[in-house]
Amino acid sequence: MAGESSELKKAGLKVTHPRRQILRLLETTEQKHMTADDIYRALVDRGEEIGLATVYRVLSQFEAARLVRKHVFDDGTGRSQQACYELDEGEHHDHMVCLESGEVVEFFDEAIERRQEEIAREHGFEIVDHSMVLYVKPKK
Amino acid sequence: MAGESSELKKAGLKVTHPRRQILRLLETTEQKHMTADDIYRALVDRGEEIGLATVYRVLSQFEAARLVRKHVFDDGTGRSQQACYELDEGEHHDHMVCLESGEVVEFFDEAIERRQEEIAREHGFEIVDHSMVLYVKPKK
DNA sequence: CTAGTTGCAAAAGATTTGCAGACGT
DNA sequence: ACGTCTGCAAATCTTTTGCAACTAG
Repeated sequence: MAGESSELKKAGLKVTHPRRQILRLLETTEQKHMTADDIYRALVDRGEEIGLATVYRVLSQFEAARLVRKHVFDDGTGRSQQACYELDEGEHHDHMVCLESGEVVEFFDEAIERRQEEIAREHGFEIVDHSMVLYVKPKK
Repeated sequence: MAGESSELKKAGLKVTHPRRQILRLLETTEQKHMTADDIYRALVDRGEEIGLATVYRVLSQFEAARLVRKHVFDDGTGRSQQACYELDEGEHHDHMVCLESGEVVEFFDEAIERRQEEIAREHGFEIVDHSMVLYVKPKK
C-alpha cells in the first residue's frame, strides 16, 4: 500500500484518485507552498484528469484533517487574495516572504514563541493558533 | 478648518465629501477595525450618500498615503476573506483576535520586534513589513 | 476651467455549491 | 448496492474598473 493511502484512511477519507494525487504532489514537489490553482495546473499538466473545484474541496478536507496548512500571504502590493497550502509535517514554523523574488523561507524561534504565549496570558487568553509573516527584501 | 482636511491635504488628496466622511468615521468610531462594507454601511445608515466602490477606492488611497493600515485576519474557521482597516496612528502594533468573541486586542513587544529583525538579518534579508496575529480564546 | 473624483453598473478573480453521474469499499 | 466523491457549470463574495457626470481649487 502506497504511503498516501494510510494517511488518508487515518484521516477518515476514502482513498480516491484526486486525493491521492494531491497528497502525493505536495509530498514530492520542491515548491513547498502552492495555491489551489498551482496544484490544479501541475496535475493537469502531468496528464491527470481533475477539476479545480475538487482541488479546493480536497484541500479543505486536508486542512480539517490537519494534513495541510493554509496560508494567505500578502504580495506586499496588497493584491494577492490567494491562499497557498503546504504539507503539515507536525512541527510548527513561521514564514518570511521576499517581496522581490517571492521566495518563502521558513523559520522557528523559541524565544518569540515563548513571548507570544506570555503576552496572550497577560491579557487573559491562551493561544489557539497564530500566524507571523515577515515581508522582507535582500539586505543591500 | 476641521482636523481631517489638513491630513488629507498633507497626503496630497483633494478634500472631498467621501474622503472626509471616511476619515472622520475611522477617527471617531469605537470599533477600531472595520471592513470596507462596515464603513459603507455605517455611513449610509447615518444618511450619507456614498458608493461602496468609492469606499474601496478611498481606503486604498489612504493606505498608500499611510493614513490607514489594512489587515486580513482569518476568522479561525478559515472563511473571512474580508480585509479590515484601522487608522494608522504611527506607532506599530500587532494583534490578538479572540476566536470566541471576535474581540481584537492590540499589543507591542519590544523583544519580539528585535528578534524578528535579527532573524531576517541572519537570513540575509531586511524587514520591509510584517504581520503577526495571535488567534486566542479566553483562558479557562 | 479642468484635472481629479464619484456613483453606478459591469467585470474580475478566488472559492463554493448544486447536481447527476462515477467510484470506492 | 450504497453512500461518498467528482467534474462541470453556475453561483457567491469581495474587490476592481469603465465611464459619463460632478466638483474642488
